[in-house]
Amino acid sequence: MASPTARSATLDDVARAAGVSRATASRVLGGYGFASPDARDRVTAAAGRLGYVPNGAARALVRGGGVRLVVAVVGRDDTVLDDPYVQRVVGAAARVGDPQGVGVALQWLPLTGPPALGRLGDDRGVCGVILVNTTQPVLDAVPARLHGRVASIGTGSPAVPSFDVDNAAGAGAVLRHLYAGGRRRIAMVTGPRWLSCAERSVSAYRELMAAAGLPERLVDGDFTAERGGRAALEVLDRWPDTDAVYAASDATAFGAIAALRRRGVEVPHDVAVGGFDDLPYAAMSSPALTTATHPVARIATAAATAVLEERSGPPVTAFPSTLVARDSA
Amino acid sequence: MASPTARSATLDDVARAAGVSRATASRVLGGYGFASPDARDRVTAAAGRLGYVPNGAARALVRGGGVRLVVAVVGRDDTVLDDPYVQRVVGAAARVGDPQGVGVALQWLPLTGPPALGRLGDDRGVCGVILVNTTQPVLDAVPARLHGRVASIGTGSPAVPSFDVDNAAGAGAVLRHLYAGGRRRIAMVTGPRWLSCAERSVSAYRELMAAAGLPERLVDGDFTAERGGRAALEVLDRWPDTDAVYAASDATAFGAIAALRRRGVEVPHDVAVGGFDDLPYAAMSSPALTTATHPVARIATAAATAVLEERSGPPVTAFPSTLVARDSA
DNA sequence: TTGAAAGCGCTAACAT
DNA sequence: ATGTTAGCGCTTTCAA
Repeated sequence: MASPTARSATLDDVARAAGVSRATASRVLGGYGFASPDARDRVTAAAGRLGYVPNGAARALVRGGGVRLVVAVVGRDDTVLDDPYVQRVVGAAARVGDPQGVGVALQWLPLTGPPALGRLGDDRGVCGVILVNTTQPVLDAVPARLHGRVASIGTGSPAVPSFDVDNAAGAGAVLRHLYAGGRRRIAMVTGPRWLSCAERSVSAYRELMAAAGLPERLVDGDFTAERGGRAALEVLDRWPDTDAVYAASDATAFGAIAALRRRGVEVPHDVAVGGFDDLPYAAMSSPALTTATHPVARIATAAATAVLEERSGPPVTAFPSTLVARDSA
Repeated sequence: MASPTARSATLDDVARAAGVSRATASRVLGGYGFASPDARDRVTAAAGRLGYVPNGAARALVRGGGVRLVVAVVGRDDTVLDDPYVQRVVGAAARVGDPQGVGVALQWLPLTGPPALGRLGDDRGVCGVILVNTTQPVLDAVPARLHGRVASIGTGSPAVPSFDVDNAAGAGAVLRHLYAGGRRRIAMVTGPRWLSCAERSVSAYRELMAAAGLPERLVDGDFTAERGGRAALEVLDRWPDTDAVYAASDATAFGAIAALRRRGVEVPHDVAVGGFDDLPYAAMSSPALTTATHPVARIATAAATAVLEERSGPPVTAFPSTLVARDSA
């Protein structure tokens, strides 16, 4: 008793309804090869009438394509997956994949790489991989099978194209803004030291301080607000006359601002604070955070698109990072 | 010239290497039916040696399963997809799906539902749907084919199980906290009025005000910070003696706080501000935001799990919302 | 306990 | 321009 809606329409159903062969229907619907206008019309009509939607799994199976895009986030443990930054990447990728019937999976990758990365290469369901916060060991462990359908948001390698923001320029812009505002005793709270793309802003800081003849005041952070708060306090303890803090991430900056204010230090009056990322909250916070953009959605969209299209683009696609001057500095 | 790594291992390869039939290998690897300990060992060993990963597409094809979980967000336009809240849902779902080889897609659904929802039902690649911010028209338009593999984060219907936070209790807790702090002229900035689950906190507000013999001071918001700022100013203009603002979302609260401070109003001294959501940034902001929890990750995880397991659970799974008292109220 | 065989829905030669 | 045919990798009766 198969009612018309008992199961969804297949290509066979469409072909039969249109009075053509499956191959013809496939050509019309897939947009390949030739078909007479007449056949084209009948197939299109039948497909519409039946509510036909191609089965992605079947298509992937025969074409060897894969049906999901994996966002693999490198980090010490799987809490990195809770990072709003990562979720922005996943959201953007999920949007790109949707029209093509590609879903996104989210996975943690240990700092050293291999075991899980290997599985990814062996898994035919995986049509591509986007690496986030990757390290050199991970980059080196990318299996050859993944070549051409893997991209990195952050540093890349000869085999892994990089989609990255110009950290140094962004950091430089914030730092120069601090300097232009008269700040001369500028401390920096860094990102995780193992993350090479985070080191670039540290270099920028060092170079600018050196060029200005200013001393370095570096404290390690890890991109979290919590650590940012503790680091700000450490800065104050070690160098009480500090008049500006450059934080390697907005979250770090938020933590620093909160800790500073609890200590009775006024931001930006006593100490100016600059961040990096331009999180959605940066504009809403009080004081609104001065920071540099990190166009995550654009970067992730570009990376996802490149991976899905399997076109081999340039080894590095750099996204500009520019100053967003608000109230905290 | 097929080197061993030219293509990834299939079940056939494993079976051959283990000296058994494909069927036996399938049983062992899938954990079904019977297999001798001997065969079991050989198959497992071969699979490990060859780095075998089952092809999800093929499996989905034969079992009619589907390979992706769609997060469908209802809203006026597709900018709702940029919402950090939505991205938290996607992130959580992507994490749940990954071990099962299920990817997540993200899609916007217009307020009125039908066209896109129908496609979702007809698409055999879709193994389940999670509705976000849904409306009654959308709920009514859920195709029968989706029954049993659809869930709503927000309001539900007889056919769509709901995974939702107890908005009223959360709102009540924040409101009572405001009252306990001595505030008597409490205004509320609402969420979008078309969103039924957002209306519940409005009801809670009304009831509490009525019970306390306090007048209502309602201004419409839309969950955004921008609108929250304008709404706070409107509150001040209409009722200058307002001493507390209850915002229907944290973003709204952030906007309100910023606008208030720009107006020279001190938070919480002059006006206390309470939110709802407990966004990651709520704890980092200054002043730290007093709000009620909205355990998005837990809710999304539960919804995704229910959809993937296709087990028919209770029609409503309520998550408690509790007060998180910080500094803004 | 195991194997043989029949597809799941689709695409892509190849033949017509 | 269209139809025939042979799989893609897997699960699952059905026999043995």
